[in-house]
Amino acid sequence: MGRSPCCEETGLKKGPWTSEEDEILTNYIKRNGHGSWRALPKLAGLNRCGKSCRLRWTNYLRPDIKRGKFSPEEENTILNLHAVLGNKWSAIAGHLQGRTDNEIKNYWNTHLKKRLINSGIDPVTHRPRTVDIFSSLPHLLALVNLKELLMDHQSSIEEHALRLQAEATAKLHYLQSLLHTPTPSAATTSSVVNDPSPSMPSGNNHGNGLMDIETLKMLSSLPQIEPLACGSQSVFGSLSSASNSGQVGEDFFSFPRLPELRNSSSSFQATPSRESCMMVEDSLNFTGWQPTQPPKSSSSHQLLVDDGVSCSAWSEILLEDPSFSSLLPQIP
DNA sequence: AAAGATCCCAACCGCCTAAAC
DNA sequence: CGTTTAGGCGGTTGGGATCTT
Repeated sequence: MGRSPCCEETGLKKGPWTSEEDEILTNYIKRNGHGSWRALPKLAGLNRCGKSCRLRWTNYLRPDIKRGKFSPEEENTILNLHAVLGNKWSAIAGHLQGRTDNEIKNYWNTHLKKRLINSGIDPVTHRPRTVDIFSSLPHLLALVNLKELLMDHQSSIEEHALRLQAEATAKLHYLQSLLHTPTPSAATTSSVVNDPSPSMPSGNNHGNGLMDIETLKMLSSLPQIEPLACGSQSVFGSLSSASNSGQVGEDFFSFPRLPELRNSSSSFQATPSRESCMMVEDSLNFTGWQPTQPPKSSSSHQLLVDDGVSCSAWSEILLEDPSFSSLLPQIP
């Protein structure tokens, strides 16, 4: 049998810590260091298990913990790293000075996750939740036409409406791009997909693999929407700029130091933003790209870093995306 | 003002992994 | 080489705080 839980011993206190307990623990660790967490409670005179002491110290009492509201920069860092690393809270915490994995996890679950969902982004994949977009298509169409209706109205109302219109335009632009874009799986089987002629979307362009025929008719009948002129970094604008042209756009997700990517004529979709990639490359002491040896598959590559754990997580992200793999240099 | 609903986060639980034995 | 142990991690929960009706 495996080990028994350290807190199973009877008589040990559980639940919220008192200020007296905090003081005892803090004073002991400041004098002696924590040493063996299992032995610490007895040595310090605490009626707690070692695990409870460790959690209290690392998540609350540690002097270098930064408390208070997360800054916009910290939020962006979490969002970018989560897009690449997923729920690797300790890894994310490693890039945020003074924040604990527990705090980041709580903040994600209570704030950032909801924010993404409300913005139509899947918090797991960080991709647009296209099913939601399709379901609200009539509403989006109405918003696109809102500008003309508001020409004679007050500027504050107009500004608000224009913001809504911009969002709707971006979403519709993305939907149109789906109509004209081969699927990632198609990109892996056909190396050249730069055909500008419209092609019917296949099922895996969106979440549930189904697109009703009325939606297709509505989208096909729309005039081509001009790309947003505001320079938005939104995922919609980025995705559409790449997929409409069939090439990797300037604003689209790219690995600037990855060989041959910019020469590829394939289009692809990937989760991490360009900023995410740059950040991870930098933070992991990126040294270059190379094919995996021995190769896991003909198109497997890995990031050369000196952080084994993060490298592994990063590699998985790349290997999971067949359209990305197809762009990598082939292993002889 | 009170009751119910919702939010938030500290703490717990159970699992995994690496090291020690 | 198998077992045990300690530490670490991510998921979940309990209950206080806050908001809504």
